[in-house]
Amino acid sequence: MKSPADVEARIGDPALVEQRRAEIVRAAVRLFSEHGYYVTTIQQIARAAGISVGLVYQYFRDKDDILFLALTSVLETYEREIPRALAGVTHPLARLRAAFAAYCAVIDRLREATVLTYRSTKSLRPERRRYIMAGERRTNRLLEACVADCVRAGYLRRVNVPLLVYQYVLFAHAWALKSWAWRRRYTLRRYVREGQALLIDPFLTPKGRRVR
Amino acid sequence: MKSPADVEARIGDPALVEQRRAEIVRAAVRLFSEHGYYVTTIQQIARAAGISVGLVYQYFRDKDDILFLALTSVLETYEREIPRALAGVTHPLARLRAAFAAYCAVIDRLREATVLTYRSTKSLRPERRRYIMAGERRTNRLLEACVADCVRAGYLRRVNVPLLVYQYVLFAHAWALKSWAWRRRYTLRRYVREGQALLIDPFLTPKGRRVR
Amino acid sequence: MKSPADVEARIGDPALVEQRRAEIVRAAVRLFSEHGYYVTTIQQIARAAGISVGLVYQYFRDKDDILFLALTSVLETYEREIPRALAGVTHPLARLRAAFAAYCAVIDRLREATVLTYRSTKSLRPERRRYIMAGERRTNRLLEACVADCVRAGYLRRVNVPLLVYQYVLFAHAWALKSWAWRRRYTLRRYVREGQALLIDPFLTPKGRRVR
Amino acid sequence: MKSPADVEARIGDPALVEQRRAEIVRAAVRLFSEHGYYVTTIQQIARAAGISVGLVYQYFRDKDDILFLALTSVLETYEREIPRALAGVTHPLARLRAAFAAYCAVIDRLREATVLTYRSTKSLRPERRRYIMAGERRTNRLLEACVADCVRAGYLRRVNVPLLVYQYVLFAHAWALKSWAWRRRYTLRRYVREGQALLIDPFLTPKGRRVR
DNA sequence: GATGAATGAGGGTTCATTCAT
DNA sequence: AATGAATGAACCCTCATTCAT
Repeated sequence: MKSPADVEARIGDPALVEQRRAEIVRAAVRLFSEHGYYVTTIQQIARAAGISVGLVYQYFRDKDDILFLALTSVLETYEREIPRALAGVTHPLARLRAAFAAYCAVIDRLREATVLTYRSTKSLRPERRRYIMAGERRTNRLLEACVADCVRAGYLRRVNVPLLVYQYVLFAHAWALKSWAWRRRYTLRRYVREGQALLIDPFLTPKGRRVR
Repeated sequence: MKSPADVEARIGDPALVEQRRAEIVRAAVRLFSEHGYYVTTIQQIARAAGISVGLVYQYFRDKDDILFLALTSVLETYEREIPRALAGVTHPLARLRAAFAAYCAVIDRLREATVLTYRSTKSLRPERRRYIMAGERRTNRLLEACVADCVRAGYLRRVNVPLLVYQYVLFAHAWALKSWAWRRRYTLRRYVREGQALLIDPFLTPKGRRVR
Repeated sequence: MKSPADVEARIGDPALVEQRRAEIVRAAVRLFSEHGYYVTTIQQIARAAGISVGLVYQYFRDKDDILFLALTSVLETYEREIPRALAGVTHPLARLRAAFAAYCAVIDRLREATVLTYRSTKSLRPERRRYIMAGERRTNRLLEACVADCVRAGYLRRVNVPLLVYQYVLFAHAWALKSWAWRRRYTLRRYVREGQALLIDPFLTPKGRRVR
Repeated sequence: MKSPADVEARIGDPALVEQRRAEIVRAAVRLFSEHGYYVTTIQQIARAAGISVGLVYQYFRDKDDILFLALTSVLETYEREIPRALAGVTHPLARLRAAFAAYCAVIDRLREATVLTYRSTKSLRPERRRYIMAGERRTNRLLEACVADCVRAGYLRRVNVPLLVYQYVLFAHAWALKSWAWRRRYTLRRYVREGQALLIDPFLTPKGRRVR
């Protein structure tokens, strides 16, 4: 599972590399999200991470590398958290609702980073941009599988699965993109429930409606 | 209908200002959308517009001004086109469908500029960012009115209007954001129809379903 | 009496040239004095003179030309006013006092332009700078002649004439350079009297002291 | 003794800051004096100081900062050297002569920088200009104290102290402003003596004349 | 004679990246 | 491993000057 454009470090100790990179990326995500990729300087990142400029370049080849790892780490969180939310849940409809809620919850936790995804993916060099986009598609497929299972089991009407799932994704992202608007009106919990009322419930079959 | 932070020109003739600005903004939108705001240089914009760097600064105070006018012009197109699509249409449901389609159509025409909106609104200074966001809300309200009318007339079930409308907006935007994905599978026409099937039809009342 | 670096115009009518140039120089002196030569733009000068940029270039070859004529006009005023103040005055000591007072009076009238002389003479190209400096020396010689006459006639002790006269010049210039300081304490009239008390009276011979 | 608008550096080591700044200011004073503030480029300053453009900006926020420090350093030299020249001298008249000579000597050493003061103080932003002007007044007061002491002790006649002292200042400055003229005729030593003959000796009381 | 839109070289400034310590 | 001073290419912007009308 190697990235097509791997980030190289000049440091030997892998544990240290892991730790330092995480610190730098954490600082970078915050700054990139707040001010944007181009406006943020390496100096600022270094200061925010509590290290020197030079040291940043021991762990990343260039600024692009930092952005790439930042975006990658977001995707990985998506791909890690959603399956975890589904673990042990067996009923297709329950799985769909859990996945929907889990996705919203991850976005809520990574609100800043999600905005960053929208603003800055294009700042990556093409090859890496494609890698990021492929990751998004993998996440989408996790959701698509849930929807497809529900349809197959007769809980959901036949629908345009990719399009509907993409609406799920957009609904979740909107929580981050317009957080200033929604967060005044809804808790995350209610936001999720309203979303399911709009994007899941209307497509339930009579059989599906009998569940719960 | 005056912007809180108006863009001033050093040129007298208003017709010339209008024309030159349109040329510059057209070039800028293309370049900003393709490469991003910060990566695009004034040199590139000037060259693309077929004029000199200096002249750009006769029509815009600074680079921020160009971005602002670019984003503003997008908003104005939204606010102009949607009412036009509704002109002469009286049936509430027909109006809703027309507005939905019109919004998608504008986005289709301004695909690049729409992407720009997502990437670069944050690059504006706060006051102007707020102005742009207020413009977005105005557009949303156009759609919200259509939905509310349908509900009031008994064609649509009671729904969370702002949330549903925001899904309309996202659906339209997605046509621009993921155009590389959807345009291989759908024509705009079919995309709109699929969208209505997902985001309007499921909420029709029996009375609404009898229409058409 | 031709300047070694004459300012050429593209316009035929000499009367018009004279008038327009005077207008432009007047505007330029004010702006140069207030903001400095380099900070002042041709645009500003044109606007202040109530004409277009292009027209400035019909009467001056370049910006340096304007500065040159501005400084020249100051010198010419010196050289015109001092002899005029001496006209009809015959007693050597009276002539010296009149010249001293006249010089201060011109400086008072051309306060801004005098400051300009200090700041901007060096901005001229060398040849013209020399021309300006030669003009200053001519003015000084007017004063030196007055002092020398007084010495010759036994009203003043033998003194280092050029050095003393240069103090006269500096005393007058100081009225412009530090006008903010002196003008709060003295009227021009008293300033002149105090200056004479410091720079003329102490050098009077007994014969000189008997005068008046 | 802190400047109201302090110059900040991005470099930590204070010794290095001190040294580099001195190098840069030295180069800047020479270039500013020779060609003027606006004509001199940061490139030229950097090259003359033997460093890169970027480094200049590690030690100065902008070009204005360099000018400010240059002018400040001149003032500080005045305020340092004059008291030093008076150290150990007790007789009021001797102190006055020493101060007069010391001021001329400092001006001689900082000839270029003094000219810069005349040309470029106005290029500073107002707040800093005032600071510089306040420094000049402090220097003047050093001289005024010497004159006042002589008057009080009966060595000098009652005179307009501020005006006379300002003539001292101008006399010293003239050595820098017209150095091309005076230096051909006088050594500094003789220039000082001639100055004292014009601006001190005539005001001596009989008691004062008996000294030396 | 007069206008003012148009040009483009050049300056101040920033910041990713390097390298001596 | 770590520091942070040093570099210099590149960008935004200004403004003297020109030229079509």
